[in-house]
Amino acid sequence: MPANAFEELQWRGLVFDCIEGVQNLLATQTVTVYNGFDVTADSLHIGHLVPLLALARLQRYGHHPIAVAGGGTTMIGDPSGKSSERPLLSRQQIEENAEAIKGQLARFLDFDSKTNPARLVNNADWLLPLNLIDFLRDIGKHFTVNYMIAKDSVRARLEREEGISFTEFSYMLLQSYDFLHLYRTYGCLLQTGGSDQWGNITAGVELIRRVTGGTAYGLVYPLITKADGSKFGKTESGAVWLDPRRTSPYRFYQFWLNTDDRDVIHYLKVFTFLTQPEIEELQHALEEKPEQRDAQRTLARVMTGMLHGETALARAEQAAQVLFGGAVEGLSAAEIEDIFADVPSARLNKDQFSGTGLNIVDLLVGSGMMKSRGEARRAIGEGGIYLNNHRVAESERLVTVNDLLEGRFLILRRGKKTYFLVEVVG
RNA sequence: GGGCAGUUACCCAAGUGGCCAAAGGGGGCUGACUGUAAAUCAGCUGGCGCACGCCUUCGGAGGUUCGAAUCCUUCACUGCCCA
Repeated sequence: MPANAFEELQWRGLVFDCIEGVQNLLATQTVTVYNGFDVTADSLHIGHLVPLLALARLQRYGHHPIAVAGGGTTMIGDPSGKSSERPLLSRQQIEENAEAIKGQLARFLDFDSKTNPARLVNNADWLLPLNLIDFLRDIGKHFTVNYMIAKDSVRARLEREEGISFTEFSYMLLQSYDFLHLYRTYGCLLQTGGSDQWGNITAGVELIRRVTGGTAYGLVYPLITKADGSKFGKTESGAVWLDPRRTSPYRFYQFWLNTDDRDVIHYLKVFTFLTQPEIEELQHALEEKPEQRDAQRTLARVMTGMLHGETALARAEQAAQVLFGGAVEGLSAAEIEDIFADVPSARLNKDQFSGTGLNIVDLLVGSGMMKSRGEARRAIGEGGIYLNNHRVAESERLVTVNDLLEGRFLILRRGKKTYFLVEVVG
């Protein structure tokens, strides 16, 4: 184990940039550190795991973490990293999101520690009561517009057609105020965040210096990249969420399992608590026998277990084994239900399959797996549709009761990986 | 308040009266190869019947015309300049 938190973050490739003195700070004293999380949705996604897990890492080295749910700042909207203005969320929506996200944040931090328990706060508590005139006098006066428009997040938007609203322009003042508030209330000395937060963090450091004369620090994590240049954390069906209702444990497991060879070691460092020797071993395995995908398998296993628990992990692994082993036909009804618990599904009435049966195209559309008949027909033409793991050759294929597995299931598949279960009832 | 420019499919972006369901690029999907990888190659990418057909779409509404994404009016929004 590295000697201190800074070294820990460093070997994991998590230090993108930091303010002079952070290394010494983390090595020589225990500090209170905070990281803010937007509450623009009712769940965090895997991108948020980088700063969240880093907070947990810092806690393991004795530092005091504060996770801040941005119930106040999300009312305004952070322009950082955004190329266009965001619509405002309703107050009620934000409150609901904040509650949901607080629950997720809490799962990764230790609140029972005797020495350095984590704290979880919502910046709505101190931002909402602010009075405009006081704020402009007490906080606004410390910033020049010149300083503010020099920030990347603002400048990028000034150069664009759409521009930036005064609302979002003001955002950095609020986040700066957060830092000042936490500095005063908890003696918080360090703010962390993604690299796009650098401007907001340094603004806070600046505010603390001007208002209190004190020194605060910032550290930012790199943006997680993918070797093929596409955006990390996205799949066909959108972001990979922590909430199992949005991203099932099965999909979550599959997401990590599908990691590119070139990225997997990096992800093990960033997203898991595996030690340096453990990761090095996996790196050797990757070089020797890439087709075994030990590194990917470990990553998927550790991540799914950490987030969704052992039971969900076991189920995801079993499902993967069966679905990609191809042995669908010998399964019992109970096994099918279990394996497909996380896979999208639909129920259809049995009548439709009696007699000559139901056309495959109607089945694909009727079940909700495909949006339109044209799309379904096209997919079949491309050879991309499978019924019970057998490729469907022509779009006139009729599906009858004889096709039902265990008398009530149909397993549809699109391409190699996208499964859909139809349960026939009645 | 005035002037100018703009609003095209998931995104960017061509198209300035019929040959436009709409070029091109990106993204996405599928297939081949493979390791449920990468790279590469190929096909597909508005809806309905699928065959040459029909329907809906080019910011909203209305109009001109045999015929409009393309012209006119008006409204909305965005940007730039002026006040």
